[in-house]
Amino acid sequence: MAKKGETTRQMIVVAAAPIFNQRGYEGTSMQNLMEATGLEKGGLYRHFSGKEELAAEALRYSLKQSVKIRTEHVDGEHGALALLRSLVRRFVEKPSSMPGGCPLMNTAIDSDDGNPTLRGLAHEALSDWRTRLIKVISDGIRDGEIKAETVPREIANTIIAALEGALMISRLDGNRVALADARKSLEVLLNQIAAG
Amino acid sequence: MAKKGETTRQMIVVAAAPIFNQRGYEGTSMQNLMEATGLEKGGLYRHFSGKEELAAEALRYSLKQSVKIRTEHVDGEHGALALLRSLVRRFVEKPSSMPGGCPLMNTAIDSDDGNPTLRGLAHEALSDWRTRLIKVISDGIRDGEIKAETVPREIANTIIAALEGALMISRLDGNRVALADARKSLEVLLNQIAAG
DNA sequence: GAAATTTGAGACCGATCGGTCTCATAATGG
DNA sequence: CCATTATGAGACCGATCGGTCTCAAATTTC
Repeated sequence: MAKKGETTRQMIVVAAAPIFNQRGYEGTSMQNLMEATGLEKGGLYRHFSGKEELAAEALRYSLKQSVKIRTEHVDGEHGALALLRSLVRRFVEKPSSMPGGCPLMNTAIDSDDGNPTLRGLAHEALSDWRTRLIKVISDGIRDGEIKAETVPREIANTIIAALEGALMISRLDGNRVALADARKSLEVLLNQIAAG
Repeated sequence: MAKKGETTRQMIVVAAAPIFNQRGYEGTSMQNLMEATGLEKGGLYRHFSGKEELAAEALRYSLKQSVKIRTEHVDGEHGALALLRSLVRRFVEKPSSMPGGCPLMNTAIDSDDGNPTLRGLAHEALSDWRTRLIKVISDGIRDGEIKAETVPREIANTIIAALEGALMISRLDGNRVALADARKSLEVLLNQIAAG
């Protein structure tokens, strides 16, 4: 059986992730984490060297969860365009697993100045997402499903930008209208790059 | 001549705005603001009841500056589509006047939990922006320049989402590629809604 | 089940947080 | 130019910040 300490460490990460995601790095205090985990100071500092390491670990977890929830139920699709449409739909329907919204966007804004560790993790997550989309689009071009003159990176960046931007708007508005609107526009764009 | 106090108050707002925009509400300390303004505690609290009022005033200023810089040099255009293209181009070329990026997005994320005042200001700024875009698009439909079946709100939300999302990506990447990519895609979208 | 190790409670630390208050000085109005 | 008011310096406040350390209890190992 795994050592008890490792179990506790995981519990802390899971409990801390939504706190950091909602309140941001500066806005989260060790007191908040103590309440969320039910542990005292000593219990937390036993497993993490400090707030920053805890935040980094929590962010890694949040990002992993996000990717997971957004890529579920989209494996069955065949065809690049069908896959892209499916990914967009999935994002619009389940915009975030984690309380406080998309951890990628939260961290990108939150760690704008300072905290290069968190910033690095966010950038890595963005790059992974974009690379995956570019791959799908490139395959579509190779298979003759998508117009040859399409620039994969342009489409990938646009999809991510429109979805994340719409997520921000939806958060401010307090409804999902902007997400649905972005989806409609992305559908237009995807139809546009479909091979004639 | 205006009272000296009013001049000082304005100076404080101008100095505080970029600090709050870069570091966020929680991340900004009164100490930071003292250094930025060159004043001591007493000087600041003479003009503002507390950190929150100062942040609100600074945000109002930041948002006003953003609108100003984004709507300059786009008056000359005639025609809805030309105006929209001009606004997009302007955003991509001058994405932010204020150090720390777009204050609308920063505040939307930063004040996700708590601080309803700042959140309200951000939402108001978003609504204004969207309303203005909807007006332009509606006029374009009325003038027969834009397809009648176009839903103005959908296009407006998509433009804002794509631009703000691309801004976030560009910040993480450290270059303007995503902004240029979003612009290209928005051009495609605008061409698509142009009346046949 | 005894010995060795891991774990976490919680007192404690200096620094810094946002905020208050006093009072000398500077600006203003007559 | 004097009386009055507006202004801002800076000492001070309690609360809270992130972080350290000791030690008893729980766990693991043999």
